[in-house]
Amino acid sequence: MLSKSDRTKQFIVEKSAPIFNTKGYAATSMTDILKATGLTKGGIYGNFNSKDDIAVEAFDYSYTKIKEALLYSIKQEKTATGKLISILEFYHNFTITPAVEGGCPVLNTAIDADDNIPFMKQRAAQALNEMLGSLTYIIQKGIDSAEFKLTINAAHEALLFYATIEGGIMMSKLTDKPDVLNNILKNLKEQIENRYKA
Amino acid sequence: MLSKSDRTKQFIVEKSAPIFNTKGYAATSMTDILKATGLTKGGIYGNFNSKDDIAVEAFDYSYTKIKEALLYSIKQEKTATGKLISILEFYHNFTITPAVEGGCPVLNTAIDADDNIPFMKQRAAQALNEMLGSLTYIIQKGIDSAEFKLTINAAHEALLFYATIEGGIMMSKLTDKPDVLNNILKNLKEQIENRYKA
DNA sequence: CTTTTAATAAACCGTTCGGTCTTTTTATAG
DNA sequence: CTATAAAAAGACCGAACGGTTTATTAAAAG
Repeated sequence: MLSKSDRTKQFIVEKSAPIFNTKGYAATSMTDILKATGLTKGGIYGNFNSKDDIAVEAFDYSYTKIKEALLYSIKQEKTATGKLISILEFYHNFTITPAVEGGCPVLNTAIDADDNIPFMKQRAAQALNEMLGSLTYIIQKGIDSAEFKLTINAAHEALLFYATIEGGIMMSKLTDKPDVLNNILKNLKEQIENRYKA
Repeated sequence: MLSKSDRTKQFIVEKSAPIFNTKGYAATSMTDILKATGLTKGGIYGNFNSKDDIAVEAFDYSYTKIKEALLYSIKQEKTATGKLISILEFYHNFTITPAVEGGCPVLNTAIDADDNIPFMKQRAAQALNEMLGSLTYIIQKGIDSAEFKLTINAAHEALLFYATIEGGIMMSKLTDKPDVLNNILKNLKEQIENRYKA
């Protein structure tokens, strides 16, 4: 069984993760976290050394949540095409009902931490590499099994695929138009058919 | 001739724009701006009412700078293909030598202001619409002149095009790999040849 | 050159920031 | 049930925050 402090730590992370993911590191104050948790300074700093530590664990929490939801979707499908389409479906209406409040933590943290907060940037970069690795793996499997053309480059297509989705999320949120992302996803699906398939 | 205060205003905007674009709104302090300009509180608040006002004008400045550089590149070319490729070339190595310090202000402000700073979000959204409008216009011209297929949708392709570039910038900066973006740009160029061209 | 007005310097304001420390409360082990 | 240790409360800290105000300086008009 988890100790009291382990449960409190988990609780703090769960409550603060959406705040960090929505407002960003600098704009999230300890007071925000106190309000969200109902705890006081003692309760927070008894379990974490600093705001930085909470931010890091909050990112890991948000990212893991997205990752696991994605992996679940992917595992339902057997073919590379099916897996890629399940990813596109995962992001359908993502700006309305994101898997994590505030949207994609990789995108958010990338921009937020990029030039200022190295320890956060490093986490986000690691997460991105993981995502790209998985995507590349799926596409390469598709190539190896003759489902996709031999001429496509798995790693390059993974980059393109993920960049397009993340750019779409940004644009869709900014314009408050869910269909901006949905259109992009639809177009990506067509590209799987037209450019990937053998 | 510009008055002293007009010149000072311009000077403050020029010096603070890179800071806002790099660190974001919340992480940029008035002290940062004092240091960058060499001015004191009086010099700043004699010309601006608030940090917010500076942030708005700083965004406009950064965005206009990018826009004008892009428009210049585009105008050198006559064909739709040429114009699109000139955009891709504009973003080549963008993470190393961005037209504006800190990278794309639309992307940065979108993520930074999205959930928190409505007056900044509105500016970024307006800028994005302008960009998408120009892109759509170029592609539509390509369709109308039979340079591109009749079957492609100009607005949809503009969304896809810009989303991919912006996503690529984010990923490239995050991984510190300029080639991540360059690979994506190369792939987009191939798509102009293979998917757009009649 | 003088006067008037505009612009900047710099001290100052209340508030909020992240973080600490002591006290009190609550689990947990015996 | 009691002793002990862990956890949380809340007063407190100096520093930094955005912003104001008054005094001084510099520019512009006469």
